[in-house]
Amino acid sequence: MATKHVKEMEALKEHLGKHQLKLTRQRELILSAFLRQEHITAEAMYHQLAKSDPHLGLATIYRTLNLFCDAGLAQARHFGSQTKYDNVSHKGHHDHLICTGCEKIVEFENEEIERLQEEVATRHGFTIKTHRLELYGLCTRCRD
Amino acid sequence: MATKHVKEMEALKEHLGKHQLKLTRQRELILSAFLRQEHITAEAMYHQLAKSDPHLGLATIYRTLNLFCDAGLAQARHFGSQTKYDNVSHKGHHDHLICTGCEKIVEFENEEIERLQEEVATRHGFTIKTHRLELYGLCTRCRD
DNA sequence: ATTGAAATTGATAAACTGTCTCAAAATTAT
DNA sequence: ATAATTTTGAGACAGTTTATCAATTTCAAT
Repeated sequence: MATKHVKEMEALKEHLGKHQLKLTRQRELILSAFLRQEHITAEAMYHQLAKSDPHLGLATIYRTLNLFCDAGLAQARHFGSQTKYDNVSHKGHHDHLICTGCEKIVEFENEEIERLQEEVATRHGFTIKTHRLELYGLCTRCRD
Repeated sequence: MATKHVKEMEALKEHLGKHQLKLTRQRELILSAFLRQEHITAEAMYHQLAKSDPHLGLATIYRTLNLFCDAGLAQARHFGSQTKYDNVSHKGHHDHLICTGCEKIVEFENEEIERLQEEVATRHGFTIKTHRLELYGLCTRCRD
C-alpha cells in the first residue's frame, strides 16, 4: 500500500519541503485515496474517506486537494456547479461526448485535436495548463 | 430596435410555443439585452438592466438565461465561481482561450479541430448538435 | 373586451459550494 | 523533551444559484 504511488509521494514531499509545509497523516491519507481516482469532487472524497476516517473534515479535503493542485499532482476543473479534481497522472480522457437525450457520457481522447489545441494556444501566446472539450448531441439510440 | 435580432426572437417564440411557455415583457427585454453581449454573467446583466428597469428581479434573470440555454440561444459556462452565459448567435466563435491569471478571454476558430470532432462523434455513433472547447492557461503577460 | 386557467414575476428565503476562523493538536528542528 | 510553527476539525461565513409563494400577467376562449 505504501509502496504504490511512490513517485507522487516524493513529488508531494518535495513541494512541502520547498514551502515549509508539513507532512501529515491526513495529507498522506488523502493523497493515497486521490491517486486511486481519475477525477473526483471534494464532497465525494469526503464521503468516501468518512468510512475509514469519520473525523476527517471537509475543509481539510478542500485544503489538501488545492495543495495537490499547487504541487502539480491535481488539476481543478469546473464541471456543472462543482469542482472536479483531476488526477494528473491519468493523462488524457478529459474529453466528453454527451448525449442530450439520455445524458450518457462517453470519454474519448484524440491526439490530433490535442496537438491542434497546442498550436492555437501558441499562436496566441498562451501556455495551456488544461482544457475542456465537450461535444453535445444524440447517440445512436436516442436519434431513433 | 425591434427589427434587430428577429431570427433569435423567432427561435425563442418557437421554443415557448413548443413548451407552453409565455412571451413576457421581461423575456423580450432580457433577450434584447443578452443578444448585444458576447458573453455575460447573470449578475452583470442584473446591474446593467437595473438602470432601465429597476424592478427586474435577479431570479428572473437567472430563470430567463437558463431558458435561453434550453432554447439553444445561450450556452452556460462555469468559470471560477460564476456562470457565464455565451451568446450562441456569435457563431464560429464558440471556442475560447482563457487566461487563468487575468481572466482574459480570446475567441478562436479552427476548422480542422471541428472536422476532427465530427469524426470522433461519428465513430461513436453520435450526431453533434453543439460543442464547447475551452483552453485554460496563462497569457504572455501573466506568464512573467 | 372580459374572463379564467395557467404561467410568470419579484422579493426573499433557502440551498449549495467553497473558504475563513480559531482553539486544540500534530509536526519538525533544536 | 521543548518550543516554534503548521495543521486540523468544527462550524461560521460568503458568494452564487435555485426554490417558494402570493400577486400579477399572459393568452386562448368566449
